Amino acid sequence: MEKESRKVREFRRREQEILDTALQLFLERGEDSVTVEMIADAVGIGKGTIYKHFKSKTEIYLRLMLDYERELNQLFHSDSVAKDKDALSRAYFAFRMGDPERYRLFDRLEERIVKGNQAPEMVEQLHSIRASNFERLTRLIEDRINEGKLEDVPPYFHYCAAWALVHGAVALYHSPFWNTVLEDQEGFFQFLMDLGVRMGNRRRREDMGKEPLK
Amino acid sequence: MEKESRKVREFRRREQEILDTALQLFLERGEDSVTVEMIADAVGIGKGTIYKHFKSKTEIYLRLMLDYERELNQLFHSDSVAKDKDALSRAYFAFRMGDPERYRLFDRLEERIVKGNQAPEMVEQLHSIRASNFERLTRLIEDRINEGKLEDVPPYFHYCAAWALVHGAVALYHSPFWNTVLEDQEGFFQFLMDLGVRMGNRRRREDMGKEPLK
Amino acid sequence: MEKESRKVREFRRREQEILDTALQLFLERGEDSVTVEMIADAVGIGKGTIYKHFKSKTEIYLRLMLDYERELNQLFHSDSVAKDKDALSRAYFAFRMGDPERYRLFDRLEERIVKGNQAPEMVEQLHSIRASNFERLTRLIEDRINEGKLEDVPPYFHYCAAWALVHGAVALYHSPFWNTVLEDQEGFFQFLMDLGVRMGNRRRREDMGKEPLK
Amino acid sequence: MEKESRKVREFRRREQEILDTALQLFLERGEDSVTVEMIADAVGIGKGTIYKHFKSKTEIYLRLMLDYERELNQLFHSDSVAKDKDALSRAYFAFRMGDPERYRLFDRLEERIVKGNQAPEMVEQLHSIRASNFERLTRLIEDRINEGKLEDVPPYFHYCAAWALVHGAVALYHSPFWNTVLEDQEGFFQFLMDLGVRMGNRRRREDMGKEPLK
DNA sequence: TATGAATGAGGCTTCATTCAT
DNA sequence: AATGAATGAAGCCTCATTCAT
Repeated sequence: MEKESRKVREFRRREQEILDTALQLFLERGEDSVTVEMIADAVGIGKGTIYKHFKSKTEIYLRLMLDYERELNQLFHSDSVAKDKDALSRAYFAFRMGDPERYRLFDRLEERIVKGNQAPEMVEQLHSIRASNFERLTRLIEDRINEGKLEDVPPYFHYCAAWALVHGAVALYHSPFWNTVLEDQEGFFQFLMDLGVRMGNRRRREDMGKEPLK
Repeated sequence: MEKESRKVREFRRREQEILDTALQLFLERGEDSVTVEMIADAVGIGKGTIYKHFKSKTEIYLRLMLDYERELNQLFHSDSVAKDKDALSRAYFAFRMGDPERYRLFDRLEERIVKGNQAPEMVEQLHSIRASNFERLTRLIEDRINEGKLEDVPPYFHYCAAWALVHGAVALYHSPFWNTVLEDQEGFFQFLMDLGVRMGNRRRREDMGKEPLK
Repeated sequence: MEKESRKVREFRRREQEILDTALQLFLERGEDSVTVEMIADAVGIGKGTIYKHFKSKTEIYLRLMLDYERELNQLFHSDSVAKDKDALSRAYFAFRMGDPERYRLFDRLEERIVKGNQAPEMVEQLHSIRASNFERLTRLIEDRINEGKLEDVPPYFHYCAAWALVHGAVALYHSPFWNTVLEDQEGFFQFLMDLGVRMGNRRRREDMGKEPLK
Repeated sequence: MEKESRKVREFRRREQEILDTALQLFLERGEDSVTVEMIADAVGIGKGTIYKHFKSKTEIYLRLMLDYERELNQLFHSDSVAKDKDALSRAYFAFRMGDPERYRLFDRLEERIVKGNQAPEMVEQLHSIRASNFERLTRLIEDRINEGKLEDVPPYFHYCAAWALVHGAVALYHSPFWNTVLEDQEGFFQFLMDLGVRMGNRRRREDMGKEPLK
């Protein structure tokens, strides 16, 4: 029984190794030019072994995406950010900017997988984690709204706006083209993060209605 | 000569037809599941004919991307928006949101093409058009800064921030997941556009320094 | 009628131009990577025009081969070499060595065309010219044998041996590998030509039988 | 370990089977009309399997060529011929004439591959084996020259001349056209081999200078 | 007569997945 | 459980040839 559990532990470790290696390769060379064989070689195992862990290449994709979403989940549920919307904004921004290409990859993959209607159960699982994340966020934001700290719009307005800005920032950061434009990168991203943090704060009374939408 | 030009016109029309059909298919089914043969069939021509117009599938991609960039170019150089930064912001936002999936497609393609170092001359051409677009923008924004209407940061801070927000909005809009979250889409995108238009306006004196970056 | 013949002359000239250009391209880039379109472009005419002159690409090949064989024909029937076997040998050697790659090309093509059983009538025509050439040779050589100048073996032993040696020389000359070996090219080919010229001369009585074949 | 080596042996055997089958097909139908699929079908395996053994069709070509060159290598280094230039000449002649079409094929392929600059590393390998073969030959011939048995010209004069004659003989043998001319084939090739064996033997003093080159 | 757009069969190659050992 | 040889569907692209103008 001891042996058995050691075996299981070993199996899990290998699975993680496959995932880590795959992610690295996907990021480095683009997911389309990474073959299952390349992953196996990089890990130092046989191609068939990969299929003992994952039913398909798509399942590898989805496992990576699920792990990412779960990391976010932990972020949102950690005590340190739970009580402070600004801190959460910053933490979220930092998390996503911490590995911009990674998010881009998952974003790309999700589109393809959803469009192709592959592994629908796992996709559903992914979406359910994400939904839980945003339920949590909704509650946090509602609290802040009730405290009068955030503008009183549907809570998802707030986090969707934040998401949009961060998503754009990530894209900007990673783009080879934009990198030629952004001379003062650090300054710019500070500018952006500041913008994101303030975004949606309750507007002072005297500003209200000054700039009608359209 | 008349005849010749009719032939040429016919040829051009067919080329456009190929591009239009290809774009539609790419958007509908994802670029990877669209084969050259499918495009040919949809247009009602032979596979080989496609290759009279484009050297490779990648060249089709790039032609679509270049056309998009040129449309933007016209937008930026049109009189109606030339004198008004807000109008330009709105027009840009509207243009990008007008066909969100299209932009996403090109974004995805650009990453792949650049990573694979395919058709580097065309990529360069693409980037050069884009650079010209942003040269134009830079001048417009500099004018507004000198007029005291925009915050005095490097001009690219302004348009990069706008780009980022719009990029995020596009992603949001298109995402199957987010669509389940965004109940009041229209309201939200108004909220976002408003945000984008105001973004970077010169802050009132009493706000300055109130929220130090970090 | 005058006009007609001018037209015809023009047509012929163009045909020759096509042949010349095609040959040059075949030699430069290898026949397989030369497309009919490339030939047309190089001549400055349309692709379709080529097919007004030749029924197929193979027909171009064969026309070139026939022309080559006819040139040889003229060589063999010219007065200057008719009476002198050594002179003929030299002339033949010189002709073949004059453009070694050309012969190699035709040799290659002949094998392929015969194997594919393409354009059998033209192949037959080619072979009939060649046969006529060797009939002529046979007669010349028979005369020399009767004069006691050449060894009394079937005449084709003589010219086949000569052909073989020259063919080898041509291959040697053209080969990228052998060129690295043959430092003193000129010296070597003199050595070889000398050998070819003497080859088959009647052996002196005292040598006869000295080196039995096997 | 036993099992492993059986698997490996099996793999090798299949590789050889592919090579043998491919060679046979190339010779029978011409390399251009033999598709990879035909080879696979003839061996009784899937198309993809071929690509587990060879990276490309060109690599199949080159493997065949390398094997041929290695066979020659063994010939040149075998004891039986090492001490006798005549025996070596005969053995070489016999080897090349033993399968004339094969050599022709490789000759043709080499030209094409070198011109197309394909798989340059393998080409280099081929040339290096060949160079080693001729280093060996050079040494053998130098010995014979020192013994006064061969004419004192650069050693490569001897083997290049032999190569040329044999090459021509091979071409002659294989040619559909020449076969109609060569009635007494056996007699002729004996004549030619005799010629080749004697070729380059030291000329008797009284013959020297009698027939000046040119 | 000259043209060149259109064709489509067919080639080479890739790679996710299976399965016997 | 681990392996990796085998598979074959499917994709991209080429190019000789045709034919309407």
